[in-house]
Amino acid sequence: MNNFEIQKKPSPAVIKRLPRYYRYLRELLANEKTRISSAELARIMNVTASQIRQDLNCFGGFGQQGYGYNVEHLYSEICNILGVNEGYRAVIVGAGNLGRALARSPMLKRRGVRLAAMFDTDRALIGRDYNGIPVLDVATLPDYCQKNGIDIGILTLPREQAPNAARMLEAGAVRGIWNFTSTELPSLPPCIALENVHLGDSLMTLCYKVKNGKKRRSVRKPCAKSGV
Amino acid sequence: MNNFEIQKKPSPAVIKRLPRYYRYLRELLANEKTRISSAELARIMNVTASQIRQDLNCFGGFGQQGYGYNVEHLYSEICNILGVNEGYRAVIVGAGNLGRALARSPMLKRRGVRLAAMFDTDRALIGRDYNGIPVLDVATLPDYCQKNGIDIGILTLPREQAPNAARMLEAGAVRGIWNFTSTELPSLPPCIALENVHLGDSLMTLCYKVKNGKKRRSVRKPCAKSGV
DNA sequence: TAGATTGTTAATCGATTAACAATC
DNA sequence: TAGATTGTTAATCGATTAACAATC
Repeated sequence: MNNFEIQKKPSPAVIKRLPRYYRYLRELLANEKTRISSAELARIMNVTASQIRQDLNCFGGFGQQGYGYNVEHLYSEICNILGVNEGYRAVIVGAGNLGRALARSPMLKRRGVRLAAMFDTDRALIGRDYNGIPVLDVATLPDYCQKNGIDIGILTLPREQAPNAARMLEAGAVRGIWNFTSTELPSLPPCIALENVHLGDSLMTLCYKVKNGKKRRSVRKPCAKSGV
Repeated sequence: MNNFEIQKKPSPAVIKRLPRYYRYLRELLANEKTRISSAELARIMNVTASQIRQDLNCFGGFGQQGYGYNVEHLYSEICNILGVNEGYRAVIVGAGNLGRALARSPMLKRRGVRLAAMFDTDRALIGRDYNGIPVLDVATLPDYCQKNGIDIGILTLPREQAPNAARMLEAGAVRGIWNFTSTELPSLPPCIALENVHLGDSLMTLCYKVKNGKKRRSVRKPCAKSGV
């Protein structure tokens, strides 16, 4: 009910769910839905209505009794919470396959993050550009970050080089590191946020599920009901 | 103590942690460490010793009182649990930037997953190969999976095509889907394991942390103690 | 007003940590 | 045997769900 004070410090579990709300609200908005109840959203997202109300209330009362939530308003609140309109600037460190794939993907822009440059040690890559993003010499990284007010460093380089790159980003005063190297980064100062993407871990979790999951009844045809 | 019976059904939280054990044990092994106690591993991994003992005991007693754990033995048990030596075969559906980046990365092989082929609709890509992996016509996907005993399908294509690709993989009788499209896939039969990689969600979580994290004291120099 | 649905408190469930007896 | 460290039970903590009074 109180729109001015944050009710309760959001737990890590809640924070992790926020981007998912963002995605679904975006879609509802695209479908020109103007209003939604926690019960309906719960059905769509396959969670409980209780959880939705609890989650949203960490950040203030966005709904209205007897009515539900205004989709547009709720979406804009979630955007604010997630900093989508902060115009964060990012650099990619490591212009290999993954780095280039991220540079070419619309994902960063779609989430409100502007990619300024990529960095590499490879002289063959320096000077080139991908999707309009120049590849610069990694030696200039700290200086570049300082001068251009870079907020986020994206690590897509070989794991051995990750600690050094992290130190350079720190020197460049970035505020967050998105770490794709399958290393645990050395301890950063608490002013630098860290988010790890452990693709290998995710793959192994899938392998575990495959190995320990339900068996198919027949080897011949798929076990689904969907007509194939 | 009982090596033959699984003690307790491992919870999702435990399963998610297994690949991390795998990584650390691998490193210990590389450093020729032969033996480790839960207390020492806990220090290295920055968790509690209790958690390690609890986690491992879901799968059987791998340790020895008064001694600790044999690194090589524990590593091989974890590999077995995760199915590293099952020789799972995978295909990539969507030979765009991300798909190609995965094809070129050593990650799959390192985790015991063999990449057999990539699939795409783009005639300009079909027939080419990346890192020795051929790009085939997606129309042949279900048949190819059946004939080659493909276990895992990796979805790295535009989100709109994801549901259809998932259906083709189902028809091809794969046992798991690794989904990189930022969509929630339509409901699959329970015999197909699903693991989502929501890169966009991860990025937004980072943005949240950046926005709501601790502020640096000085704007000029990094707040760390590490000498830069 | 009556109906709907939130915000919020209380109850339940699951996961983590602490403690210690078993035992190598 | 004495010391160390596991396996396992019990206690704590956090997150989810249920319930309902507040209120639009």
